Amino acid sequence: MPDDLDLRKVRYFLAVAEELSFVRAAERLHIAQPVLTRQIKALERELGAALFARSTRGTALTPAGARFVDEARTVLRSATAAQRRVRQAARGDARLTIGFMPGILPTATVRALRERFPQLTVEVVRTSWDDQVEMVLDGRIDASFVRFPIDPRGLTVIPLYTEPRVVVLPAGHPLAARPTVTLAELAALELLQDPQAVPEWRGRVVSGSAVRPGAPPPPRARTVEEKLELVAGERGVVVLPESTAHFYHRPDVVCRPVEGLEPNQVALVYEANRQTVELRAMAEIVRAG
Amino acid sequence: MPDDLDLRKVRYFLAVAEELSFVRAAERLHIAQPVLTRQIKALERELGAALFARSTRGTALTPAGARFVDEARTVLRSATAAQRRVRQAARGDARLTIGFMPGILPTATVRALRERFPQLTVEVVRTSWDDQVEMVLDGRIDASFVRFPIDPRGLTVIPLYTEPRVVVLPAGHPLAARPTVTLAELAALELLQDPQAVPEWRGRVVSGSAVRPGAPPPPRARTVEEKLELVAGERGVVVLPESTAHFYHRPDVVCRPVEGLEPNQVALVYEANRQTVELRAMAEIVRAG
DNA sequence: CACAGTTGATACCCGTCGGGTATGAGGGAA
DNA sequence: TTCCCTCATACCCGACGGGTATCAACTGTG
Repeated sequence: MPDDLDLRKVRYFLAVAEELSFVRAAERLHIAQPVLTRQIKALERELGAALFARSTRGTALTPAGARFVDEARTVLRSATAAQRRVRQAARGDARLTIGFMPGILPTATVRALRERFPQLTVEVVRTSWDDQVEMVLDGRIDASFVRFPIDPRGLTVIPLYTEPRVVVLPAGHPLAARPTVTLAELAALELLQDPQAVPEWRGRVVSGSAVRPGAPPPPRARTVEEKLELVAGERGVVVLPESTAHFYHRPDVVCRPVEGLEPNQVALVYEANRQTVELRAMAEIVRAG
Repeated sequence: MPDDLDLRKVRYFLAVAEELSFVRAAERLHIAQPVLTRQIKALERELGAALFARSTRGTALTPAGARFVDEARTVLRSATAAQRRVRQAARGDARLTIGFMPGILPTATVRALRERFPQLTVEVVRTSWDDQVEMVLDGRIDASFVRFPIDPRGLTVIPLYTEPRVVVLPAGHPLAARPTVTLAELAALELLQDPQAVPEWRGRVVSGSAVRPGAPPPPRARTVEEKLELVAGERGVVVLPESTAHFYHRPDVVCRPVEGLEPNQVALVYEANRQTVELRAMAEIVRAG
C-alpha cells in the first residue's frame, strides 16, 4: 500500500493554512504559486478530502482542512524530531540536552547525571515560555524544566515545586513605593507579556482595553531581558516568578509581591514515548531530589 | 530548508531493519533489491548517519540505526493516524470509535455520549491485548478501554477499576475439583498466552520450562475464544479477568480463583495530543461515571 | 461602467528521481 | 575450487516536482 503521506506536501499545506493564501504561501515557501496549487490538489486527492475552499478572493479552510492542521503539525514535529535524534545518535556521543526557563537552576540534576553517566555529555539550553514545550516535541531538547501554564501534548509531566510571582514596576511608578500591591491596583496597567501566562489578569485586561478601544496593542516581549527593558521604559508591567525577577537586577525597575496571584508551578517534562536509560535516570533523579 | 523526511524511505528502512536483509525486505515491499539499496543509501545520506552495517553475509543495525527504528515507527504511525483522521473528518460525519477488551462493557459510556451528542456516530471495536494500544496510536480508534499491563507511549491513561483474575482449567483437570488454587500449584502447567500479560507467572514459566528443555513452545492464542478452545483441548491453561472468563461459558472448561494473583487494572486511554470536544466529553463522562 | 489588480487554475517544458533489469564484487560452505 | 548468497553498481524509462506564461473570475475604484 504505497499511500505514504508526502511530508513536503504536508508542509506546503500548513503554509497555505497559515497564510490563507496560495500566493503568499508560495512566496513564503520560495516556490511558484502554480506548483503550490498543483501540490495541494494532489494532497487533497491522496487524502480523498477537500482541504481548502477556494474563491477568487482568497482561501478558507474546510472543516476537514481545519482538522488536518493539528495533525499536520504533529506529523511534521514527529519527523523533524526523528531526524534530529538519529543525527545525534550517529555522532556517537551519548548526549542529553536539558532545557530550562530563567530562574530555574538545573545544576544539581546535571551534576547528578554527570556523576552517574561519566561519558554522557549533558547540555543545557535556556528556553522561553513560547518554546519550552515545543522544543521537546520537535526533539531539539530531551527534557525541559518548564513553568506553568503549559499545554502538555503527549508529554510526561512531573510537577516539582511552586514559587510566588511578583510584578515588575518602573522604579518611579507610584505603586513602587508600596511594599505590596493587589491585582485590582494593576488593572489599569499594560501587561507586556502573553496574557495566557497570567490567567488571573485576563478579565482585567479585557475590561481595561475596552476603556481605550483605539489604543494600539501593547508590545510583546519574548525574553526576560526584553520584558525588563520595556518596563524600564515605562511601557507597562510584567509578572514574573520570584526567582526569575531576582535573577536579573537593574536599578530602574522594582519587584513587588501581588495579592491574589497564583504561585507558579515548575515541572519537568519529556516525551512519554522516549525511553533511553539516561532519560529514565533523569526522571528518577528529579523525582527523588 | 527542503530536508523533509521521505516516509517511503522510512518505511523501506523499517522493512530492512525488521528483516535484516535487503533481499528479503525488497520482496516483502514488492520492489527490486537494487532500488532498496539505493533508497537506503539516500536515506543515510540525508540523515548523515550510517543506519546499517552491511557485509557480504548479511546486514546489521548500527547504533544509530537501532535508535532510528523506534523513531521511524513513531513517525509512520503519526502519519497514518493523520491520514485516517482527516479522511474521517472529510466524510463529514462526526464519528467516535471506541475500543474495548472482552469483558469490559462500555455501554453506559456510549449511551451517555449519544445523549450528549445526538448527531455523533459512536462505533465500538473489540480489541485484543496485542493491539489495544496500537490501534489508538495509529488512529484506527479514538479511545480504548484497556487492560493492564500496557505500554502507555504518549497516551493519556485514566485508571477506572480493578477486578480479580481467575485461571481457566479443563473441566476434567484434578485442580478443577478444588474451590480455589494457588500460583505454586499451577507452576507445572503451560501458559497459553503472552507471559507479559501475567507477570507473576514469569518466574514459574522459566523454571518450569527448564525442566523440559526440548519441549516445543506452547501455542499462542490471540482471542479469548481461541484460548478457551486450547484449554478445552488440554493444551494448558490461561489466566483471565473474572468478567472476561464469565462472559464466555462452555461446559468443558471451569474457572477457579487463584491466590497470589494481582487483580487486573482496567483503564481508558486516548492520545494526549487530540482535543476534540467529543473526546474531552468522553474523558469527562468516564472520569465521573 | 469600464478598467486595474487581485485571486487561484491551466498548459506546457525540463531536470530529478523512483522504479525496473542486467551485472558485478565479495565471502561462506560444500 | 566452485557454487551460491549477500549487497553494490550501471544504465534505462516513466512519473513527478519544479519552473514560466497565461487565463478566468471576481473586487474595487475612478
